[in-house]
Amino acid sequence: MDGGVKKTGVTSSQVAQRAGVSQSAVSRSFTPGASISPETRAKVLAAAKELGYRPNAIARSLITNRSRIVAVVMAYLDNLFYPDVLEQLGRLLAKEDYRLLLFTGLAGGDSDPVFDQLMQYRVDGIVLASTSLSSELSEECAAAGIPVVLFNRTTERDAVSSVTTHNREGGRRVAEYLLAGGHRRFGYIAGLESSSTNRDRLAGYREVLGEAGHKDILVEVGNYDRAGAQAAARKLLSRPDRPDALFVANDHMAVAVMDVARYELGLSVPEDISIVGYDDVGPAQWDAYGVTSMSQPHRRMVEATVEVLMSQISSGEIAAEHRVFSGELIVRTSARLPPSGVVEVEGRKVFRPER
Amino acid sequence: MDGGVKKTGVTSSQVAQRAGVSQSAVSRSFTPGASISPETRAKVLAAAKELGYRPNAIARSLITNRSRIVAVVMAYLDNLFYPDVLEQLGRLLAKEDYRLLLFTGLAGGDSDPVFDQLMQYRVDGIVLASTSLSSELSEECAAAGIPVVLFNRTTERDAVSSVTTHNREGGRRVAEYLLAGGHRRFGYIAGLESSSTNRDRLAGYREVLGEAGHKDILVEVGNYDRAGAQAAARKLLSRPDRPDALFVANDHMAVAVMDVARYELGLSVPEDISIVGYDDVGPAQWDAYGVTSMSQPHRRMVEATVEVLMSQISSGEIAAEHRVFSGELIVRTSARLPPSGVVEVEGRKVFRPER
DNA sequence: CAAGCTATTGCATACGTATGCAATATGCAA
DNA sequence: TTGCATATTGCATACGTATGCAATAGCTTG
Repeated sequence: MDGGVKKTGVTSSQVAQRAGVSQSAVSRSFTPGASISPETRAKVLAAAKELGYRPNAIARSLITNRSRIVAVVMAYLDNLFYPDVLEQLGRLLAKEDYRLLLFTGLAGGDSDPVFDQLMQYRVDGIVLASTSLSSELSEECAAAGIPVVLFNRTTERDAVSSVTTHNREGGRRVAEYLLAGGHRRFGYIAGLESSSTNRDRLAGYREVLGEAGHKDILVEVGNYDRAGAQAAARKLLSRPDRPDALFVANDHMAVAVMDVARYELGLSVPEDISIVGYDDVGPAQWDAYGVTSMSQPHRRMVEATVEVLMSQISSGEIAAEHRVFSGELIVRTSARLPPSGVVEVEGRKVFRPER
Repeated sequence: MDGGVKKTGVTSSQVAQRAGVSQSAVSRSFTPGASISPETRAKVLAAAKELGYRPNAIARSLITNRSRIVAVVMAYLDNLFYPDVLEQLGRLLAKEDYRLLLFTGLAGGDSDPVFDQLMQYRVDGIVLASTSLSSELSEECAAAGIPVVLFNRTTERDAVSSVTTHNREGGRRVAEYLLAGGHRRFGYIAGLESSSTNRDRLAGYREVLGEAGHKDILVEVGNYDRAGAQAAARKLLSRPDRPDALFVANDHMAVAVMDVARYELGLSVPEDISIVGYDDVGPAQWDAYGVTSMSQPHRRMVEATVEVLMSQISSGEIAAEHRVFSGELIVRTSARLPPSGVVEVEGRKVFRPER
């Protein structure tokens, strides 16, 4: 056992003694903007360095009533969209000097234990990017006076802040694209039926198709899950009246669907069937898939999330704020090209129909 | 600065008053195994429920000197292997009643700020699954008396606990497979050259190939990064003496390499070139890629990680412990099949050469 | 030179909980 | 009945920090 420092944390009082000042002086030396002379501060910092002192954030939280911790609830991470979001959340929160307490891999539906944790650790804010338990949890937290931001989803009553994209518009755009491509039979593979995101995308899709006289859309549910999406795809694509245009509620499912179409059913994409996804996330961009997809500007969405959170934390106001972004329909190879409307913007092909 | 609204914050004293008991009694009611009569406890719990009381974990940490928080450092999440690990870590830690403080998306190389955070929050344990800053960080933490587990990597001196697989063995197995498949020219796309994982895999690969008389292996560095891997692949695969067998240090890079081979260079896999990856992670298993890959049993690796951590936390002993697991070479379609040695185990084809 | 002001410092206390210790209540045996 | 062991309970304090308040030092202004 060489001189390894034991679990005995160095305290501000020890530093104070060493530096020949009061504990208050030590505290003030580590508090930006506090009243402390440069000389005293220098003495304190020197002593602190010698002893390896770091302020105890736990004790600090107790007195300031601020933990500088933001909780992020993200039920599953197998859709790369979420790890992407998580990584940038970590980056931006760190920049604001906040820590990220992650709740993931939780047993479905059971929101109470999570809520307990959040309350017990007195987190300063919460990002809910998970799916099922959002509505219950968000109401509880908002009621407890903790700022909450729903990421990529909303609740019925707009009582809780949210950051989303125009999902209904997105659904409409996809329909327009597929119509322009001359497709005839339309299908949809849903995410979680209960999720706002899914409902809005489908609603927009239905609207435009309905206006064009296509009322009978084949719908199967994939639950935002790879296996679920594949099961849905098998059902939908083995029908005699198989659709020639398929909108899949997100890219994570879209690539799964493409695998089924190509390798299980021997279909060609997009010759036999056009597939459009949502999110414009990692694998969708890979050459093996090349998914035509509605993008969600997740960088800006995360920025907005942190902005809203920080503003609510510092103001104490938790009036609900809703930030809604717009995406683009990124054109790749998984769906037949329409004769017009595809333009090149910043090196990417996007669909912008002339009205 | 911030005229914030005070949070509710029900305290144990308030509950005590309501229940007509002392604060101590409240505390004991929430401490398993404490000395408290069933009647008193019932009264307390009733009062607590009425007031919506939850013990303040911050205050509790201050006195118990245990935060029940484990820090996880994971620099990047775009390789799905890590989100998978993260999700299960979250699950298992929750089961042990620990919280997960995530450090991700950090600016490269700069380990000091992270270390500061860890110390300030008095985390009870640390999982380092990140890459570059592991060695420096781990030494510092171990020196500070905090249990550390390196996940999927080790350091030079074995002073810090680790959970890994037999990477050298894995590299050997890959070489055996490719040799058995009758390949002639061998290449390797490296991860981070400094990482132990990468070095060991390459070493094993080299050993076996060397024994078979193949000394000149073409190596390019991909840095565990998609873009890097693709650049490396372009270099390696446009050479006139292009290899017909390529070992890529992980699946995340392997699928990127396959995209380059197929869609940029027009090569057929495995007819023109065989590709073998490592990890057996998500996309590698998808039909569009079907990567033949050395698996890492990440479920069991995460279990072991949590076990080691819990044991070190509860015992106070931080003697380094090294858990090493074995994987299988999962046979799919990205590499030519050898005439023998491929057997079916639990529904999966694996390579087990007869010796 | 005096008076007044500002900058700096230390003292004392508070944050919400856990826990050693002493005090009390309860139960049992004699 | 008494005495003793045990189960509960409350009191007081400690954890490590931040901060209002009063005291002091240093400086400016007249």
